Amino acid sequence: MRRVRARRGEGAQLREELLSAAEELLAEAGTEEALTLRAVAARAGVSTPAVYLHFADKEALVEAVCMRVWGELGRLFRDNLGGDPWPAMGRCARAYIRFALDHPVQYRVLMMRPSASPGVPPAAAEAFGHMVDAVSACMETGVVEGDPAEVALGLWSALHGCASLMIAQPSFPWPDREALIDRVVRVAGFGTALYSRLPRDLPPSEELAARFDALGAELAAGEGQSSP
Amino acid sequence: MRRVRARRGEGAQLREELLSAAEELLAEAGTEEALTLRAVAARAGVSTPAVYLHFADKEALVEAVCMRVWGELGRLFRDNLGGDPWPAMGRCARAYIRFALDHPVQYRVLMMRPSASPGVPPAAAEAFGHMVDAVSACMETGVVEGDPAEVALGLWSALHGCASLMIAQPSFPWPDREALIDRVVRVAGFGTALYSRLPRDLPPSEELAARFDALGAELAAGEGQSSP
DNA sequence: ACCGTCAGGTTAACGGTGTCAACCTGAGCG
DNA sequence: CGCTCAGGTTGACACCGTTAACCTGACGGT
Repeated sequence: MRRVRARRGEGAQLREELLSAAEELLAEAGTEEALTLRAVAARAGVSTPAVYLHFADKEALVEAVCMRVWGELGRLFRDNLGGDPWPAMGRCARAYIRFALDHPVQYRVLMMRPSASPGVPPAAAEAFGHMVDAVSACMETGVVEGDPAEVALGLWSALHGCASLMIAQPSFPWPDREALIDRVVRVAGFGTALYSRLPRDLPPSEELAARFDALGAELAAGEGQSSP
Repeated sequence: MRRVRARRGEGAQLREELLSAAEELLAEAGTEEALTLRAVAARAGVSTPAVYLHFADKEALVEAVCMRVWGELGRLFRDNLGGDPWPAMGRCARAYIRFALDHPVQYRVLMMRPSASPGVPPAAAEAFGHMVDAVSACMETGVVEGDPAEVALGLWSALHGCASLMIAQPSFPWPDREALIDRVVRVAGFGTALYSRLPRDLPPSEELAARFDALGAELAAGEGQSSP
């Protein structure tokens, strides 16, 4: 059980082992309460205070775990970019929600924890940058307008809302998971596309409904394969 | 400091005092870590294990606090219902986000905590029911279609995503708060209105952009006062 | 070949937490 | 008056994050 002491100059390798141990604990226990300094150290085969050789406190360890998760999310986005922009954004969005639902504990500590250190961490900025890229690409085709960062934040909000609500309140009357993902992605996309085009003061409800009906009917006439 | 012992048959009044103490602690400290059984008991002028006379464990106390918050949210919805449905839904949505941002700690323990007990708590169901009502009213005017509960869940997801992201990740490049609220509410509304009207397979991006442009131009011609 | 240094840990302890078993106490009844 | 039992209190336990003090053995210098 006891880990063999690292050789000189290789002390930093314990840091990685601690992080891996922490991720394993999270994944296995399914609760962040299982993420104890004592448990992490024990799993790494090391005494508890040894954690403090590489992390200032527990918060620093958790934040390091979060950076790893941000890295995974960023990689996920990068792999889904490319090709026709509108479907690419759809793929990114779907991948995001699926990641969140497949790794609920990691996602929870990532997003639902009061960020102690101020400023956007680099790994998070990179992941967010990829999402901004996806949105920017959509703008070049003309289907979405506005400030890319702002639109990306709005889309992120929608995705995060769906994912985190499903994770935190599983007992709500959720519809089928894939259907909901589909719905959220399309609602966010359509809404964003329309937002910048509509005037600030809208016509009364009946008028509005009629216009939406007209657009729907018109679009139903032509068919294609671009499905965000 | 010491609370006078309750008279016979009025032991339940300590329960309310404990809940109030817990809410005060949460609001004053601004961190859920301040919600300690010892601190709650001390503020209520009572010894720590006295909490166990009314709550099975700490989790039960926290859940009871959540029920109070759900109640406030439900009341907020109820007060904003009525009148023209589309603007009413907008008011509800704005009130929701403002409540979340004005009570970040309470909102965090409400929504970002793994719900221990299974099933939807009654207070939550009531609050959600009000939102379903708002959506249903919008459907009767014809501006939104689909299953009311499902649409309400989608709207809730959007609101929650915006609120919780702003709370949990304040260091992101957020735009002006009111502008963002406005954006999210309208995006969710427009997106939902369009979702059920558009075919599953969409035309290519340029075609899509042209149609959206046309709708925007057409709506810009008429002006009204209905602004969700 | 020896030795001192210091990176890479360990042991022991402290204060704070949730929780439980055991004990107390005094208001209200007969 | 005396009994009872609702409404608490005391004391203790295991576990948590965190710190100070100590150990140890691989390496560079001689």
